[in-house]
Amino acid sequence: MKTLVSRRTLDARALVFKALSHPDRLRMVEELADGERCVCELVKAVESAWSTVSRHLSVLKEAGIVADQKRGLQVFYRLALPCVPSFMACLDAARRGEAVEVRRCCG
Amino acid sequence: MKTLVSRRTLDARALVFKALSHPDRLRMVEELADGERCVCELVKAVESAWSTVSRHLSVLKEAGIVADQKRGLQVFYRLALPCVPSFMACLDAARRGEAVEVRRCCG
DNA sequence: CTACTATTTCGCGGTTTTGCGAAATAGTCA
DNA sequence: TGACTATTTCGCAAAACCGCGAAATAGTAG
Repeated sequence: MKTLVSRRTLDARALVFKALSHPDRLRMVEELADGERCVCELVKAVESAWSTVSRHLSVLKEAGIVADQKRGLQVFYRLALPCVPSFMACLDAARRGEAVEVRRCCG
Repeated sequence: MKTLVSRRTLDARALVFKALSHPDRLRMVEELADGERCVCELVKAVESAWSTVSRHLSVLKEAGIVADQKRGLQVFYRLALPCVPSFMACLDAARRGEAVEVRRCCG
């Protein structure tokens, strides 16, 4: 007998996926996968207005994908969910038609 | 020197995440993780109108997350992207505060 | 062909994102 | 304190998404 996951859990998962469902936010995540970045660097990376980038970051933070830390005048963001980049590697592999069927993720 | 991923790749990834960003679609994915289902069974699972469920399924299919096969009168859907359930296990673990930092996903 | 079943497509209001500039906030430095 | 920098919040208009019922499509059985 299998037990279904709660509605609350589904909502929590959906929040993460929604946060990742924007190309510019994914670009930021890619940057952060390489290490900590201040907002100014992310603005350069996505070539969008400060207010827009800041909003994107708040969405990612709300979902628990990134965490921030203020140091001096700047705010630094870092990735808080390390399985995200490896999942994207799975997606890319699938898109390239690789045999993802036999591949295992998240041990 | 690190190379950035193309805009096309980001868009493709975002499409997958967007498809997964709805609780009812996640419920369907959960059902399908247990095995093939016809649309009628998924309608029961999410308790929504046929047209709504059908639309959800087309979104998932468009993103490459599920595949469909018609047999007789019914259409059967199955999961086409097996790393999805294991990624969600990672998300749940992170939400429960487990030490996801040290955990490896997608080898 | 007709009746029936399973599913998809269409079109419509209502809600939610998005991107931006303007204004607000906070930290630093003189 | 006042000037300056980095970042967030606010309010708006455009776009995208959501759920539904009605209509369309396809397959089956008689």
